[in-house]
Amino acid sequence: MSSENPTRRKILDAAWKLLEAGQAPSRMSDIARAAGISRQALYLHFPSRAELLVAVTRHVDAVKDVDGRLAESRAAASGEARLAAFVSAWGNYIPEIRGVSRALMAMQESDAEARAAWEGRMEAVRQGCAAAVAALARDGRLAEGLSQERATDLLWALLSVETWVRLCETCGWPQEDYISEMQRGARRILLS
Amino acid sequence: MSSENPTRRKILDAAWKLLEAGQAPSRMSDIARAAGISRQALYLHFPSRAELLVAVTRHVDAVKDVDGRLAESRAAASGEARLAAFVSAWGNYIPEIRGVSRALMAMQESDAEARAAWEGRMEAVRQGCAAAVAALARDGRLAEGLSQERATDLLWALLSVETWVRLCETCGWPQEDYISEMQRGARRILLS
DNA sequence: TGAATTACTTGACACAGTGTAAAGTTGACA
DNA sequence: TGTCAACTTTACACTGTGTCAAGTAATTCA
Repeated sequence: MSSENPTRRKILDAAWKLLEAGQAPSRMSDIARAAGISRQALYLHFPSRAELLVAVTRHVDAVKDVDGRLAESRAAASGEARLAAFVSAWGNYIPEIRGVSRALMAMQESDAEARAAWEGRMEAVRQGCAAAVAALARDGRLAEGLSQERATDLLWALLSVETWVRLCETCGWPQEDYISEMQRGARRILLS
Repeated sequence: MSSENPTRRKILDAAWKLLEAGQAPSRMSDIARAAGISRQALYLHFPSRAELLVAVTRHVDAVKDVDGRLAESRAAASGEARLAAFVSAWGNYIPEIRGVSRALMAMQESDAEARAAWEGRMEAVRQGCAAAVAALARDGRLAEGLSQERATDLLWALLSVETWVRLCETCGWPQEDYISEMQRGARRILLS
């Protein structure tokens, strides 16, 4: 998918690495230099910074196999187990895409394309939340007075990248603590 | 504080209004035009966009009396009542500062000054969270195995502007629902 | 009355970063 | 030998921030 073209792949890997390293601002020229090509060649492969970032996220998703990771949670026996597995799968994926998501989020205000791309990704996470909530509902474990949709919204908000950033980066929580606390929080909020 | 100078006040009001209206990008030239002065005069009063935005937040805080609002929660009898009052006070303040906070947050990645200003504001909210958590702890109502610091972090993350945005803007929740759901969520997560 | 000060205006410009355009180089392939 | 694709270099347009300098109009002060 993203590997058919060697230069394209070099660009994606370089951009990924740069974004994940974080500190540098990662302008188009930085990424081109890191990939060992001219800035113009970059535009030959990606018409805009937003499209490049979107491609990087897809590349990371493919390499890190998000789909596979999230699929595991689908195999859980009970709704409750499924919830825990989903929180763990997504929660542990967040730090892996931190660099790209930071760049994409920073562009949201100014670039409609970046906004759409980010929203699309978040919509996928929301699907996962909805599926976990549906499994809980099927088990009759959903808190009374909580519709599936509302429960999905709450879980989705709890598992937002922003919340992860606040707890793990701003507050300095270790990743394991984040996961266990989110699992506990999700249970507390969603279960009866 | 912010009212001593009439032009300065005109600028702050115009910027506030523009930012709250939201749609427009609110560049320095837009704000100057809205205030009825030249772009250069704007720089005579505020040396940078970041400083202007910071001044606008302070202006809004003063006009809307955040301190007074948050103070009310301090009067609550029980820790639990205090938690509810704090969630309500801060949660209902968020939509009032939405425009300014959006602009300030968008600058975070690129501007250290804007980042510091936003973090300072959030630190103040965190103080409020810590006080509510301390009141709960005093009542012996804090969930077992939850340190005050961790409880504060959790409440702080729950009450983030980002979470409000996701629930009220992205998911379209009515403000009242947001407040009641956050009160319920905070109780569920923090109380024993 | 006249000079200085204050608050503003107009207009020009530097700078960063994105994106575009055009002409030249290189290597493969047929 | 010619052509095509991928790339290079150089140059430029555009946006928005922030700076600089010179001019104006009203107020204050002597």
